[in-house]
Amino acid sequence: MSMKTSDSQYAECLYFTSSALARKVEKMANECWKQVDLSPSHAYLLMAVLEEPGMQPGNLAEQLQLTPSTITRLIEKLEEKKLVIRTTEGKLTNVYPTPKAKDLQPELRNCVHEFHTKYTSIIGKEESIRFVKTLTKIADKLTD
Amino acid sequence: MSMKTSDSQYAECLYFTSSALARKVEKMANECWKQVDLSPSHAYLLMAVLEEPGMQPGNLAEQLQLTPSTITRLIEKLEEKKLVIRTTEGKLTNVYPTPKAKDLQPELRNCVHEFHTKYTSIIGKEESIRFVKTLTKIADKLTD
DNA sequence: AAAATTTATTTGTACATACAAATAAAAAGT
DNA sequence: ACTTTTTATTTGTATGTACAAATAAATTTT
Repeated sequence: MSMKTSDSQYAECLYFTSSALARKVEKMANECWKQVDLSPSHAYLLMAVLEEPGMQPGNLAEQLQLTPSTITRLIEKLEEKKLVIRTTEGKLTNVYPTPKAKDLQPELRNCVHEFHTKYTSIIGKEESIRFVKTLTKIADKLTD
Repeated sequence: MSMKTSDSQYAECLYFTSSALARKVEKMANECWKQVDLSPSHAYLLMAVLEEPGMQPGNLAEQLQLTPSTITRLIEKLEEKKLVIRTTEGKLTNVYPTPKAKDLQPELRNCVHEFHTKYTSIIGKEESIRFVKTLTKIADKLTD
């Protein structure tokens, strides 16, 4: 049913291959984080806030490599779910995890682990490490 | 200003790195195809139809590794721009390029070339080839 | 001190993508 | 021949993301 990326006429184009891979990985990640009813992005934002309570949107944008506006949107949703609260003073905003978020932390860690195990078992232990390193290196080169 | 992927706390996670890369590549591709006022996806779909007039949505979905519903949406937009026409008979649909699309073909090829040149100059000739091959290989492994 | 610039965040809007359900036609089974 | 199942496509709806503009506060310049 589902076609291999290598069978496509566009298998040698970076746009095509990187987005095809990202979609596959995202789909896999979605399944893992479904059990906590969060998208991977929301989950990673939440984990960042749990590790550094009070973190500001700007820093979150850098950490997660997303635009500030996207961060605002992600926070809004987490706020609706009562997982974070925002306090604004002056032009700065701080984002804090709620007790509910803290309760969720073990489960979040479990999702990370599950996801990691899943792709490692498919790609291979050594190769996944190498691959992720390569991805990071190339992404860095593309940083303007 | 813009942070490197390797500086993120999540630089060792496949979800994070693959989506960060895809976003950067997509941004770069967007710039290239702006001159023909198309997103990369629309452009690739159009090129596929130009190379094989009458191609059906199902095959396009496979080639481009997108879902059928996404293909329908992309076609709708290209139809609005008078770049393709759809003819439906029975349960099958054929997508054909218009003369306007054919006129655009050289420019499209130019975009592909420009994009390719751009990322090759950043990543390096040999390394981009190797990298795209790796991406394809891993994407294939992730195919369910 | 007042004005101009820079910085941090949010809002309005648009877009690519997907899932689930709806159509509708073709193929297979009886 | 009629019913069931499968296949192809589209529609309704939702989501993550980004850009450009709007706020608004802090900093710098004059």
